Amino acid sequence: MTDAQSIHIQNGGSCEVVQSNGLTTNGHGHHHHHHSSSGSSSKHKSSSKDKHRDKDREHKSSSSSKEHKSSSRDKDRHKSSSSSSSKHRDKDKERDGSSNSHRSSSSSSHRDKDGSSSSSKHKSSSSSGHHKSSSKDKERRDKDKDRSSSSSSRHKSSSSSRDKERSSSSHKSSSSSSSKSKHSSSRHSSSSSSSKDPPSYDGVFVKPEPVSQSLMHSGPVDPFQLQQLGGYETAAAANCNGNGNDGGVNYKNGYEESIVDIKKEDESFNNLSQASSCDYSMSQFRADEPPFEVKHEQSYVEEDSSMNYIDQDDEGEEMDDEEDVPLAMRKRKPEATDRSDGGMDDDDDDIPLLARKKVKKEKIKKESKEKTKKRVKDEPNDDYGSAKPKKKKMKKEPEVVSPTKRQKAKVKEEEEEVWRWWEEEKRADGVKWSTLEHKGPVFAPRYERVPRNVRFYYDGKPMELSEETEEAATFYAKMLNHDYCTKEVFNNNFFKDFRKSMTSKEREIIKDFRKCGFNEMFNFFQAESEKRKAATKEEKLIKKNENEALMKEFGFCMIDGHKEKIGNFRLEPPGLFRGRGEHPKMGMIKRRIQASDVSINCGKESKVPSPPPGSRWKEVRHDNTVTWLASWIENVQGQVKYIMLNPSSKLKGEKDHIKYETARRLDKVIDKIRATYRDEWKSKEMRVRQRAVALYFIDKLALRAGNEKDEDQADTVGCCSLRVEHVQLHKELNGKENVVVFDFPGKDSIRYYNEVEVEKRVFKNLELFMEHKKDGDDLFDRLNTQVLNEHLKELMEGLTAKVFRTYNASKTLQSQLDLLTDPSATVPEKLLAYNRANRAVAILCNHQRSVPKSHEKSMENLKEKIKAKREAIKKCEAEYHSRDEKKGKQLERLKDQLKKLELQETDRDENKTIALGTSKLNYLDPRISVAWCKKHDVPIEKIFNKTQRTKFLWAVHMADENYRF
DNA sequence: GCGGCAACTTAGTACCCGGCGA
DNA sequence: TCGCCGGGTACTAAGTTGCCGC
Repeated sequence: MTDAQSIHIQNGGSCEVVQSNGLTTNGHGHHHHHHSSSGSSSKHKSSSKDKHRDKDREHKSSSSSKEHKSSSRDKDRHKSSSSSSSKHRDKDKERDGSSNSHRSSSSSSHRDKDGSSSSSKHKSSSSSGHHKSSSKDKERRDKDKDRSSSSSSRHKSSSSSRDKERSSSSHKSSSSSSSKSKHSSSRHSSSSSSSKDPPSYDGVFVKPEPVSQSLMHSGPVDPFQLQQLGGYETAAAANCNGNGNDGGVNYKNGYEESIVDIKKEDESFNNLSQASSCDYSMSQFRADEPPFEVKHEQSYVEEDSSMNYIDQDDEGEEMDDEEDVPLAMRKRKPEATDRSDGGMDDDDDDIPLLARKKVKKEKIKKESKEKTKKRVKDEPNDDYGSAKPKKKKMKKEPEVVSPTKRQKAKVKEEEEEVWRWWEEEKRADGVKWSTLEHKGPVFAPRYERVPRNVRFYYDGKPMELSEETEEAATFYAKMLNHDYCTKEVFNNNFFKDFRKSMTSKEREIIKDFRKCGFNEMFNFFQAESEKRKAATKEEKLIKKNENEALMKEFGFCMIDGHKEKIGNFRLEPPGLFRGRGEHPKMGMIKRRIQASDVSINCGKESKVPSPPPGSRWKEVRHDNTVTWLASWIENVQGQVKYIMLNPSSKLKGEKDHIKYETARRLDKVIDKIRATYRDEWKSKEMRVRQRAVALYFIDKLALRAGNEKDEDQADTVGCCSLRVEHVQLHKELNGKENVVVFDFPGKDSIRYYNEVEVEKRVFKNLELFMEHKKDGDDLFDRLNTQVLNEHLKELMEGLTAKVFRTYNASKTLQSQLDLLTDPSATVPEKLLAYNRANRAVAILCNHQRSVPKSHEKSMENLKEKIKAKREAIKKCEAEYHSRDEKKGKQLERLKDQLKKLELQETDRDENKTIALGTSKLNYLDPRISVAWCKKHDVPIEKIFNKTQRTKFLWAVHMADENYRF
């Protein structure tokens, strides 16, 4: 099966498919499984926080489990979850048994090894097991150096299980709590998994297909493109066939069918050249590309065909020169550092680069203490004004043509403000502005006490609270009907902070969260909200005007002589921290920001904004090398927050433009880069191989880089931070060979699930990387984002991991548009094509959204409308026997309308779980869209709303219809 | 050289508000 | 005119990356 195929499948990713693996595909199953795994508490986790999390997890799992039968594996994990740490080992064993089959099926021998050695492992772990990171590395080193003793990673068991826990919990959270509908609700298409039967979109948003270059092995072929070929072509047909229930089916089909055939997967490495028979014109690869010289010379020890595990093993050893050591040892636990290092010889290289353990809490504390110490930069602003570029302002806005006069007037109005910075020369020196003046941020409104008859209850009795305590109580009360309030971590964190805000007397009384009654307050806020909604027009107008006045005064700044919109001119109001996924800090109180917390940045010559009467800013600086206007340190995570400009501003737009130009430069060298990393899969150095495989994933699957994270953040991962538990290897799966199943919580704890057919060499490398590792161990233990980005910088100036996402997204849009747009189609049809191209990107980037609550209903409505329209047509047709021209026209009109409705239906359903906005806003070179509109006579307003048009004004002006990414 | 901070981009969700149909 | 729906916007969390100072 081809990659393309696999893509589809994934997209549709039906539960069945997964189940066939032994995994439940649906979101619940997923949680479940993670869940249970989490149960195995490692020794590390003794903190109450962890305990809470565990509890939380358990809780969740039980609630979510009803929906799906968990697979046997799930069950195993589940079981284990309840076990105490002492059972943990058994659990591990169990898991090894049950899950190994998922994992590299071909490497059973390793598994066995693992299993057999596990006991000894554990033993050793008792001495050093706590120090996960170091021991991990050491183990690996040992392993590498001492191949024969192979049972390296066992010590890690404790740490790894802990990691596992974390990961599982986050998964769970993503599906069960925050993103409820996302992973669940799936309608499982019948799917039995044939590749042709991708899972439906619904519900389980299975990660979209890897839209990328699966064909790498076949030489210069862009898998991406290939996969996309045919994209939605057959969608229309699919629509007709698609079973009505399963909206996803249509999409699937559309995607699948055409794509599937396009690439013939050519598995053997030996056949690389053959595969290159692909149509290069559609590919990112160029046939005439000169070979890229591989940076590190080396005789490849192994030949493609000869590469087998044992060989690799050997190689691995051989490879182990000093540098070839796991960076990894990511300390997930602070204690890890004290591990005693047994026999491990500490090569310098063996120092875990990644083992950066930040103890943020301390940081935060320190922060507040050192506030005063903050640098007060007084920028040498001698050059203010000197570097000021010439500006041509206010030219007429040609592109945004609106049909109505009113709109035209509006456009003109907007235009007046336009600063055509893209026609000016760029400043090269890192100076962001010459003059900057603004009014400072808007503070959150003061707390107003609730009416006296709205009371807090404790132990069933009303209780008067001090103002601060009451305010904290209202934070919680306002969220009482939110999912968050069902989470133990949230409640515990809140209660801890709630008590901090109390007077000693109150603290004396209020000791049990369960006895707190917020209902009256909750009802009050509900009523207030109703009242607001029910306000009269006049009242609403007054409010609106007030808002506008505020916006007028504080919402803009003057920068280099131009008025620019500020993005967020209001300081974040106090409230409860809503971390996503299983965030250990969710529920903590975000405190109110005072002027004394806020740093102001403005031009030296400008008027300094005035703080509220009686207060002072924390600091006023004049730093023209940064773009922010105000900043403060948020108390929950200790991060700096900023007030910056709106995306329509020059500063943002210029950056955006540069970003896409960098991506376009990548296009010029991508073939070489791909050739290089493919070569590096054979490297003698483990470090290099890992880097190459990781880069392959980043390129092929548009994975994020994957920085290390702290203990006090949700456990999410990206490419470099993937752990063994996040991938499963299948020699064969659903008719595909060398399949890697990715299943991990990504950014925002959004689940990434993808079954990807990879090249054999990648597959074997992965087996090697995973050898002797536990679930919680790092897959790429010799790699981190810094290392990767440093390498990338050598390949191309300005290249970083995230450029690949931008590049592949834009490239996909371009190719999909080429493919899907029928020049003779109507505008609505073209729009569907555009949305589908956009959707392909969103799928690639895994941009999900929860199914809108109203989705089902709105689909029903739409169906009703369609039905009605069909009837009208029928009726009209019946009356149309005479050659009545009028009737004929009416009939035509009706048919048109029907078609529109049907297109709308398809579009909406396909979009159910996919968020198009994110990619449109952040990854797609807007010039592609602009050019497409110009070329196909589609009004730009049809694809960019007003905000987007403002943000991309530069692109509207820059691109003509011939623009190519 | 590495750890941590700072700066900035990317992300999903909550909610507002305007338009449209009944 | 009213109520609903859905797009758009506001909000802020969560990423990535660069760089500085120890």
